[in-house]
Amino acid sequence: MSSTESAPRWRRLEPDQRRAQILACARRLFGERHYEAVSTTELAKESGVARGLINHYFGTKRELYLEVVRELMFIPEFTVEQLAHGTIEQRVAGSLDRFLAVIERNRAMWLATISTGGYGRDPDVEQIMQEADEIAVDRMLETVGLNHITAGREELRAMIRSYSGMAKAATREWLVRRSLTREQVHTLLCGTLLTIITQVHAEMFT
Amino acid sequence: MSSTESAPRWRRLEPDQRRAQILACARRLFGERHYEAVSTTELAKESGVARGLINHYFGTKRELYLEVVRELMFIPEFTVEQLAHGTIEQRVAGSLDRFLAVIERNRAMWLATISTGGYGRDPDVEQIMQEADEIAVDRMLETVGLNHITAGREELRAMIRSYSGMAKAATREWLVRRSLTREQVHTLLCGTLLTIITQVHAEMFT
DNA sequence: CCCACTGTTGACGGGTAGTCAATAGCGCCG
DNA sequence: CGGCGCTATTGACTACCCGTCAACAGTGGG
Repeated sequence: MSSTESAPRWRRLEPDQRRAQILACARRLFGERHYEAVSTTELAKESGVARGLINHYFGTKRELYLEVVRELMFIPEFTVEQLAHGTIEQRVAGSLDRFLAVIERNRAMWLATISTGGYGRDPDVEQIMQEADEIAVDRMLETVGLNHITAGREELRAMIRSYSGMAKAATREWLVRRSLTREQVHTLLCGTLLTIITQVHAEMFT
Repeated sequence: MSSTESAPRWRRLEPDQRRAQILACARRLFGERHYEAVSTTELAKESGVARGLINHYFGTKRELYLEVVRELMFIPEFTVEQLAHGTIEQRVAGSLDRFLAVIERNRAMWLATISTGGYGRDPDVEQIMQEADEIAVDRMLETVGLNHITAGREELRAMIRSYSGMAKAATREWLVRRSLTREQVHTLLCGTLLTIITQVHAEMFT
């Protein structure tokens, strides 16, 4: 034989490293195709790893997926430094401008995040989305300086959660369908949010 | 032997009947659990039918699912008899009231339909949703009497599609989370729709 | 009454996911 | 510097799920 040297068939990594490696791979694949169109076989092959190892680290394909979603949802924590001066119009406009900027920079990630992946209702994914929505609402209230409001607080939160449904749809119109420009989305979102805060909610809880 | 009578192991039905039967069963199952949590095996057993027959009638599990979605989406065609008189506020209010009434009556169906989420990245489902959205937008424009508008027509449609994202989220707040009452949803949707039509779109295309 | 038409079955092949005992990197200790 | 043990990693095994298709059996018409 030319050589009996080792040339190990696989390298042994620290659990954290291996975990991160698989996760990165999953992020990529789930980012470009939806849940069930990605097989663990492919994930394993792509990660250069045995299929069983994925289960060892993440338990289940679903849990791996949830891990990816969680990551996608909570990373873009654009710092809400207080722009707590100016009229409410200015604050809303500034906040939404910042929001759109973050989205524009993380286009692929945002689209992957708001399109829930698989189809049909999925309680786990849905819950993650809800958590993310709550956080978004908190930020929004904070930014426009209404975080200490008490009258109709829960209703206002619910309305802003609804509003975020429009925000998602609008960004889809902007980034995917290209039927609206960023400026138009900005105008739309500003107008409706102001309406909700200054008219709908205000009239509802005088 | 007591009797050699037939007692056929299965009954032979007209294709339409069998198809309808399977479809009804699928509607129920997909209504209460999400796509991949329902197996064709279960579907077949529940329908009292061989698994292969499902493929015979619908080709594929996916196509069966799409059939269900299509049905759910297009049944609630609440007739738009012209309430084309009154102020725009009145017309919008009436239209949305009717909309909420239809939803309230078909609660389960509506939830099953919109809970397919913020659009999976499944092109087929997505296309069906888009078709349904287009129809909804048509009805909306017609109802409020803006169906012949030309200036910024496509942008207006896009904004109303975005708006429908909020409508879906708001009905979810109403029916699932119970964080908003029907009246509050009505107020919210009226206010924002009027803002979009009379302010956002109007200012955008003078 | 029986035959042909066709609605229906059920076994087969290929695929995917989770489990677990066996295996083999590789750091560490002598 | 060699071998020993810890544990990261493998890969076969089981169980399920889906689409196909040749064969079978209700059933209505002659």
